[in-house]
Amino acid sequence: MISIQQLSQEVAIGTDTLRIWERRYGFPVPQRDSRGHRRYSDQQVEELRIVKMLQSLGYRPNKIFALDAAGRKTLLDKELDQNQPENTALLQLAKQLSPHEIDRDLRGRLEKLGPTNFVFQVAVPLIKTLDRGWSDGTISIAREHLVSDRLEQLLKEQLADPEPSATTPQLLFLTLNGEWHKIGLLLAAVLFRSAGLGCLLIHEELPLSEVPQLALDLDVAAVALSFSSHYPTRQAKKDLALLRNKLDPKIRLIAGGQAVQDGVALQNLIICSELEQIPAISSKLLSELRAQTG
Amino acid sequence: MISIQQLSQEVAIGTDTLRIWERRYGFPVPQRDSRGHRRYSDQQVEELRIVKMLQSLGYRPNKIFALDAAGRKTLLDKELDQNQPENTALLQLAKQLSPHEIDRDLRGRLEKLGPTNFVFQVAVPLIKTLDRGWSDGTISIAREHLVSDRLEQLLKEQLADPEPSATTPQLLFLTLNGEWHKIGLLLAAVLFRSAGLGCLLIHEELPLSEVPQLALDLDVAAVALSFSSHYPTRQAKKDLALLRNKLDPKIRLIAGGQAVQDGVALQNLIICSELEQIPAISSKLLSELRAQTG
DNA sequence: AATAATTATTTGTCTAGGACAAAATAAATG
DNA sequence: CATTTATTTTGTCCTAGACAAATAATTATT
Repeated sequence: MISIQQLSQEVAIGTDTLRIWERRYGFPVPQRDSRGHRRYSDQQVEELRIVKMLQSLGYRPNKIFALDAAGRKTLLDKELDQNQPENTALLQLAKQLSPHEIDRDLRGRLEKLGPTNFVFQVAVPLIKTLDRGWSDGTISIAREHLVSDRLEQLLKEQLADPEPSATTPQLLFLTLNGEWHKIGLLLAAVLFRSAGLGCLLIHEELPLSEVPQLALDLDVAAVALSFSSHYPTRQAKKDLALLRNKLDPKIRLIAGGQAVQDGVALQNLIICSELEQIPAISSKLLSELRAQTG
Repeated sequence: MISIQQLSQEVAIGTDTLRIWERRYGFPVPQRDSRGHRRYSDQQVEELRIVKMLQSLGYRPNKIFALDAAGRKTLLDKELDQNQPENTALLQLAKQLSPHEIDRDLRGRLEKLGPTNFVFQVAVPLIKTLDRGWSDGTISIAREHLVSDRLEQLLKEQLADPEPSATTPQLLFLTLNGEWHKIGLLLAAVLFRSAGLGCLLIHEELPLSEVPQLALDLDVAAVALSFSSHYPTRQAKKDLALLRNKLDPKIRLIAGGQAVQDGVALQNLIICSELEQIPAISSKLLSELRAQTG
């Protein structure tokens, strides 16, 4: 039995939102403690996780809450299962291997495939496998975090790696204030890195106002930002316009994530709504930058 | 000009708390937009950061808000400056070096000093330097994140490193739900690691209820948790008692952080309120475990 | 005088129900 | 069929009050 705030942190839904859902849709209706404070059960946590995933798949609350718990579960299973061909080796990795074995396995695959193929053929499917496994109850949260932590660590090492060469153009990857959209940005950085661009990733959030100065100090060729689906479109547009304005025109600006899928057109801005576009974008960018310098 | 929620995220103070501080202490009093919603200035963000640091130094709101902005600044400077002897090399690293240079410098020091000395002579002082530099305005937030990200990455690599040996006892380091107390736990893990214990760190938050099963699956010899100062003492006590109960008695339980400094005595629980205690604790633990197995 | 137990103050989190703009959908227009 | 305009949906913010947990201050006890 947990408080509304604990619940809010676990499922990443604001307390105001939780209360108004209860008022409007009748879910989740918690028990009350002696003071009249809300107390949520483990089961409600689980059901809310399903709601959250459906939401991130594009369903809106009125659709979601029109269904009952079983209906939501069914719908989510359907959504996750449609891209079926499950890689059994990855499934085993996700479910059973020990941390060291996971490390060894992933490193082996990375070496064999190279970073780009690793991202598309291992990292992305693995993340999907984890989601699916969590959804059908075959993978615990702890296990999911364990595996994704190993993956994250491995990918970060790829960025640090060698090549402090002075001639390679450097890109700066940032998480803006209010974002926690870590893994997508990391995958993007690895892809750019494997195209031959130097990538510097700052995972902790920082204020927009400091970005231009930082970009200048680090002498980077481009700044990349990722906006999650929760980021208000209007705000994303405003942020990007402001940043584009403050930033040296020679520094490219790259925006990714669901919040900028369309509409956000801006002079001198590279939009990148899908990971799949990155190989093309990065090679083009690299040749442009090379031409510029040389 | 930012909203109350954005402010809340930037300074890590809940919206409720911000509103009630305004009501009770008259700070921060924001401007209002056309709807009557609060809008905070950059300066207020900065002043709140100072408040937050004073709070984490043990000052309570009534003392803090009895002072004006200048008084708070003075007090904070005094607090941070009393441990004076500033390492100029570290200061330069924090302020000026490029990411690659930081990496090289830190790696060099790590190699020379070994992990334990590195933690006490480099990592801890560096973190203090960053705090101080931020406080007196000579280090930007961006710079602080940049440097601490490099440090974090380097330390994490130390944990992964070699030795998947079957005979080494493994410890599991966890962040509980509602915690984001990353760096302290990481430093602790590195210290245990350098004593010869295998350390597995899961940075993402996970529910308490899943810990026992995870510990069993991974076959670890101990579980280590860190509670930040914000964690309610009562809750920490409850959590620890519950976990101790559910956990196999043979698995040790280690608790650290400001929230468990005293009082939280429990059978079969190792309390560790200061990093300095870890070398002693870890070597004792290791010999116990070796005796047990061998 | 030092320690333990009480009482008072401080502090953060919670409650309720109302309001409203931004986003998404439906409807109406060219 | 593409745009514009109305309508619904949705999340965030508002006020003001309540109360327990944590801390400080006071009193009682050894």
